[in-house]
Amino acid sequence: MERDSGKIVWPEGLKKTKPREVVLSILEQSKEPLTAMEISSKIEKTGKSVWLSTIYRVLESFEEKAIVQKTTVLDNGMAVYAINRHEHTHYAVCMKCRKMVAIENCPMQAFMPELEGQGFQVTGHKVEMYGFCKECSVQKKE
Amino acid sequence: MERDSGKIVWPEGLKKTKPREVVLSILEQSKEPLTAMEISSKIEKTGKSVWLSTIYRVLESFEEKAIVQKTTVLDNGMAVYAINRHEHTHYAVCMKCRKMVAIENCPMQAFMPELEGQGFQVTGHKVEMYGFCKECSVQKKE
DNA sequence: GTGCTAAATGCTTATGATTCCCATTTGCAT
DNA sequence: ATGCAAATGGGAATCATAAGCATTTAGCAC
Repeated sequence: MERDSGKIVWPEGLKKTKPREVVLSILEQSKEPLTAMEISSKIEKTGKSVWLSTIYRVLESFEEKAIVQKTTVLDNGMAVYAINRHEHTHYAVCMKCRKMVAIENCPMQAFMPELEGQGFQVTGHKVEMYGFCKECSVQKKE
Repeated sequence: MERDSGKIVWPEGLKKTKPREVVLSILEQSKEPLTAMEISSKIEKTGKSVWLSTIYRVLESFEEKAIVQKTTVLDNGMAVYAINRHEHTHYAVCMKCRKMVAIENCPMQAFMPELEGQGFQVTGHKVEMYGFCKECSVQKKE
């Protein structure tokens, strides 16, 4: 059950290097957005080694080319990165286990007209819900 | 044209100290959410002096008592704080001048049923739009 | 394949927001 | 007024992220 028919197209102007390929493959395999450090430890597990500063640089270049999306999670302010699947996904974040659950649709378009009426030109948006996921919400009741 | 009929009620369990009163008054007077450092420099201008570490502590205690709301802005990951006016406000952030424009309504309720159907218990959410405010959007065209 | 050059990486060190620590001070209940 | 828990000043520590620089590598022309 492939989630995406087409592979990510390597963007123009970016050399195809080992660090970049490794980071991309980690992100492609992950269902959830990852922090730079999570990416780093996943790389370590494969026996390879890429320095953190390189990971940050790689992620930055990927973000510029719009093949990954950067988001900052609220309570700790850390940045997470996910492959841009052009599916316009938002997440619900569990306050206990930090799991991120994807939200399917996006009603944000409803906001645009109001803002653009005020002269604000909208170029992007971000939505995050938080609370407790199914598992943690059960635990809480015990 | 008072925005709120009732003053903020001082929360139980918090001593009424000078730093806390100053920070609260700054936040009450501000239409926009402020960073800790912005609060600090506004305090300096009044001739008073409160240390940054104290401001952070004050803000943390206010957040726990739910009289201020903390939000992390996307592109730089800095935290901003605003009085909780219980009006459920979201903001549009200008990418150029950093101004934050309030968004009036919130269509987020539309999301809740979907998530709660999946067993996710929603306790809060955050919405942020980015783009260019009226002034900056004009400048861009020049 | 060889050589070239700009771009990318390894590795280290800096930065900048936020937090922690602890001795001293202050609010407030009795 | 007294006592004590809570709060603050002052500074140093933390932690994610960025910057610096010498070395290596990808990708191109030949």
